[in-house]
Amino acid sequence: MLQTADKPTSKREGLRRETLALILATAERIFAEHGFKGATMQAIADEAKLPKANLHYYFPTKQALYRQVVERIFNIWLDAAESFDTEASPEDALGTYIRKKMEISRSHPYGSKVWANEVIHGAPIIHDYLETTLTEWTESRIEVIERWMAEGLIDAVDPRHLLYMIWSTTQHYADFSHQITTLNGGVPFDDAQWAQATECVTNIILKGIGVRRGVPS
Amino acid sequence: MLQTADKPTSKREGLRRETLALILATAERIFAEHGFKGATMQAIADEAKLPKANLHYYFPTKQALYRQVVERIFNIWLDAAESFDTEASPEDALGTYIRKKMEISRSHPYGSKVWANEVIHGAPIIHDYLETTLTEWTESRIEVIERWMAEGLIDAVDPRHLLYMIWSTTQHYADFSHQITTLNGGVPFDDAQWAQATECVTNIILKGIGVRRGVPS
DNA sequence: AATTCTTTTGACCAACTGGTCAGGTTGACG
DNA sequence: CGTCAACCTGACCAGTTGGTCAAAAGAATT
Repeated sequence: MLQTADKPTSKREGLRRETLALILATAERIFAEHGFKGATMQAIADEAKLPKANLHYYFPTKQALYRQVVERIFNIWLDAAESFDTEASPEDALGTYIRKKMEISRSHPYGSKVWANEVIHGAPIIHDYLETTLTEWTESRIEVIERWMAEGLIDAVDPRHLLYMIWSTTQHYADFSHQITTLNGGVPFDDAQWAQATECVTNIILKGIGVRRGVPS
Repeated sequence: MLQTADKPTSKREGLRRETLALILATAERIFAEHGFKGATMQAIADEAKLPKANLHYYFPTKQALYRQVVERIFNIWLDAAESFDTEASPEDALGTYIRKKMEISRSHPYGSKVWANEVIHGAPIIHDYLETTLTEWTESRIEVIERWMAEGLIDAVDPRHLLYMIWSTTQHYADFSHQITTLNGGVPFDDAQWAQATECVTNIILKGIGVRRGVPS
């Protein structure tokens, strides 16, 4: 583990990092559970076992805290987006991407919910991301998908709708987890169920767009 | 149009009905745009051009108003659920159901958003619906889908995941309309785009589960 | 040990919001 | 026309909440 030589992580800096992480993680959960307006600084402070004034020391306003939470989530989304390999075969590129998104739904359910909330309410905070990064990424992948279509590797489908289907289906398992748990007898998915869900979603989508599968490279 | 004979809709009754409808429609929009906590009675009153106290005359509390909004939405959902004909072929039953759900996403975007919001936040109000009506309906349709599988009309897939996919994909067009509009150049879908989206979603899902299509009955 | 900078915290405040209420208005009905 | 019940509404109130602040506590540096 290298460390920037002139910054040997003082006790202060370490604590600061820890506190920041604690606040952000707690805020993410509370925002996910109650929405932006429904979440109170007091509730976040209580859950993090910090005095409310301490939160305002690190984040001047509720909006600033919220914004950081959303930015963290966007980076996770970007990470998954990277796994959509434009060089790979449709099966590999889409399969990997879908699996990655399912993993995120499992590992970051709160983040996903915050993101969903934000978009449902008209994306007042993240509108710029949608117009810049998301639009660019989407267009680059549309090109790839259209190339696959031209090469006869998949059926002719509107790439946008394919992407929407992947987004909605995978995120559904995080955003609507309460509904899914209820229909699962009140018990959250276990490992096997997550694996099965991932496989099932991947299979239906890939088959649905006529991907030739299992073709050795 | 028949009318209950002994109730010739007095001026008062008519106005009452109109006011109730106005409040509910306005509330649905405001709740969709700001969430339960973010929506204020004052905002709903202003949008409906009524004094706030008048809202409280018709609905004693904010919760009561919200509950009615959610119940209305649930009835629309039930209406679509009915269109899942257990007697029809997989292609007809699922195709009709998907199309109906897409229509609802277009005609009731606010309702869909309120519902999504509610489920994301743990369904504090509608939990009973999920456990009773939704569970029963889901199980009845799972049986039908399993019958189709046994008869070789569709591939072997977990019926639950198929239903989740239909729900998430169709509702995505309502709940995430802001994202979709942004990726559509800032312009909402027109008639042709809605038709194309519906066709595309239907095709991918039906093909994805190996439905034999266009088979004459 | 003294000094300086960062961090922590309880007490406080102004703005907002759900809900109330008393009094006024309007339609129904004899 | 008079009476009554349903309906409407401005003014008000109590509880909540985001944010402030001054003072205390703690770390870093000399």
